[in-house]
Amino acid sequence: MTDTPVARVGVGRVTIRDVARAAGVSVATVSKVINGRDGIADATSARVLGVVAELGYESSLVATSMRRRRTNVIGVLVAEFEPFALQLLRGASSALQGTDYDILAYAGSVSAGEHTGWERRSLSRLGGTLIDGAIIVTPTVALPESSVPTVAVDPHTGPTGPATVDTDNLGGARAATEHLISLGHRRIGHIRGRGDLESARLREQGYREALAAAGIPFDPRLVTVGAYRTAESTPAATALLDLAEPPTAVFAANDLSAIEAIRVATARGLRIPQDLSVVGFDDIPEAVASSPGLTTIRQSLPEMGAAAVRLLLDMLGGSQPEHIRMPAELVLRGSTARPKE
Amino acid sequence: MTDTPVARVGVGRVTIRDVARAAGVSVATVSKVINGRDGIADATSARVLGVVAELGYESSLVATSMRRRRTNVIGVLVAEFEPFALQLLRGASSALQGTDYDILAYAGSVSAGEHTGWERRSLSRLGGTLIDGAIIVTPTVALPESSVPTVAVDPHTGPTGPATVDTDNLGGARAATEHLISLGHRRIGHIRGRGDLESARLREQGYREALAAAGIPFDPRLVTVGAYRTAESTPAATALLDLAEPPTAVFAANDLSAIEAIRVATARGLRIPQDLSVVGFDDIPEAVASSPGLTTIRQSLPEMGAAAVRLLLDMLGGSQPEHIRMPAELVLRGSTARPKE
DNA sequence: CTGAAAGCGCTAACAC
DNA sequence: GTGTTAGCGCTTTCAG
Repeated sequence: MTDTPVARVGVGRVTIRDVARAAGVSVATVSKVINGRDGIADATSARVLGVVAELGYESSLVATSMRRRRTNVIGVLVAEFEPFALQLLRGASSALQGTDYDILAYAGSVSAGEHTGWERRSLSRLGGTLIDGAIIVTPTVALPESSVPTVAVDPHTGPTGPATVDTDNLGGARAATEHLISLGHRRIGHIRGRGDLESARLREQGYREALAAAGIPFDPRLVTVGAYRTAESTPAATALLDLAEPPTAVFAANDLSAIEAIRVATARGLRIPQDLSVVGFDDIPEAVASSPGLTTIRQSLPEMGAAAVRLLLDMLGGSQPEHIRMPAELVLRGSTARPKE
Repeated sequence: MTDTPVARVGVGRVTIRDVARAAGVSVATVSKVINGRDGIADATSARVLGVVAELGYESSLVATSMRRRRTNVIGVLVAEFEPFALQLLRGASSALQGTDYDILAYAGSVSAGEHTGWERRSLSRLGGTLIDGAIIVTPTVALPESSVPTVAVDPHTGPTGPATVDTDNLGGARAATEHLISLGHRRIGHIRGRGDLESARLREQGYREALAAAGIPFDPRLVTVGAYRTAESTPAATALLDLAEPPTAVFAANDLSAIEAIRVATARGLRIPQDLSVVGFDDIPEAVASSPGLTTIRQSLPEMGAAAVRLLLDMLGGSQPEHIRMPAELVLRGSTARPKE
């Protein structure tokens, strides 16, 4: 304290060695003080703490996690930060309040550009070191035997193997399609989700089942792929509307696709819902903001995120993996109506 | 390949040593192959790559970043994952598409519970090791001399020192209050933002200036603190409505507070906007979903996030820090009307 | 072309 | 009570 510290903040990080030097003790002693290990003289402890405060030292998460087993951070691994993942994140974050875990979210395929395999990559890169447990959002692949407890949200595999939280995709899709049918639509298009995802398969299956139950023949030309993303949904919606006999209603596999379909249709001069009815899936915040408001299938994303956190926390505490299925229900807003003719 | 690998996936991470052993080469060689360093025989390289694929090896982000200078990861540091931060994150994430950076978001005060100082803590814990640059959302404190380039969004300090992206808080708040005044309100409450934030101060100042310009005396009882959070806004709104002479309109410092004020008022049997007009600030997706839709001041959060990323990328490329100010504009929805009497 | 050795910042045994 | 040592997984000189 009287000794002017040699290393001042400014350039580079303040490391534990800077603290040790300034306090005139060994690195190990500083470590013990910081981590509250006992067997340190009060005077020493006070002095070290003083230097820590003065230098503004914080231990590096990276270095700490290399050495320790636990980091007390749980990771949410996503492909990119789109609304679906963000809502989940929100629920996960609030479920973690009051626990002693911090939360970190990692978007693994932003730079990679590739869609496939990011889950394994992210899990390998972060698991076992940076994070104590992981929540993976919409994995494409079966989860690898992972070094850390993992729960998958909306998984490819369906509820087998590792812990999962998913939605009643089949029932929701059926409800969406039945709603359209009950309005009187017979020519109903479907903008499919991402090819490799189980949820996309189930939502299409629900669509088909509802059609079949109503005695409406399935027409493959009425199904295009939006891959759950806005960019891919533009051509998907365009293709549907370009059909010689275009659909009077569209069930989109998620809200992002549905909102894009509305945009495309509106740009072509179609009125929603008079000329085209659109139903989405998810009920993201943007759904109610679209105009007209989007009729959709609600899955409570924050609740799913919170459920995933609770599951993970249990597993971290030694419990067995479980499977949780959340309900999906129709929310009526303004984007659906009876067909014109 | 003919040699049966000893260590199989399963338990623990696959490390570079497992790969080295299975491929019959040294750890150093594996590292070179993975990082594309030259001076490796094609045959060796191919063999190593084969083992890597077979074992599903990915280098640990943590270990790599300890040794290397760059990680190609940029960090978004937030207090918690609430809607404001999430929207920013969304913009940041999409602005990063196509670059070779990945993005990681860290919520630093989830476990800490403490509100203050998380920025410095997070920055110290991640900067210099895990991330190449940081975007900090709403810092309480002046940024420390940081080891990595940093841009602050909605900073305490206002546009001085480090790079910042902020909103025209003063102008927006004035516009919100003027709107209420132009409707005929004279008794206008304000739910203030978090005490230590510059944005909260500026929004209150805008409120006061608008009042003064209209010749309406400032009444301190009409200002309560919601701290930008739902939980704190409940008592703040309640206190306002409990006043002997309650306000006929409220300008809340952010949408979360405004929405909570609407909830509290509605629960008391007040009708919005007939009995109470409410204006928010931010225009988060939830604003349009509230009923009635929330009249608010829009700041485009995704655009701010994207601007922050561009700034940071420039700085990583050697540019000087800059200050960007985004516009804030009034969005009329259903939560405001003329006062009754 | 390949491997041995050092070291990033930190913690955990084990000495002193 | 405190310091020394080893080592987490990886990259990087520098020898061979």
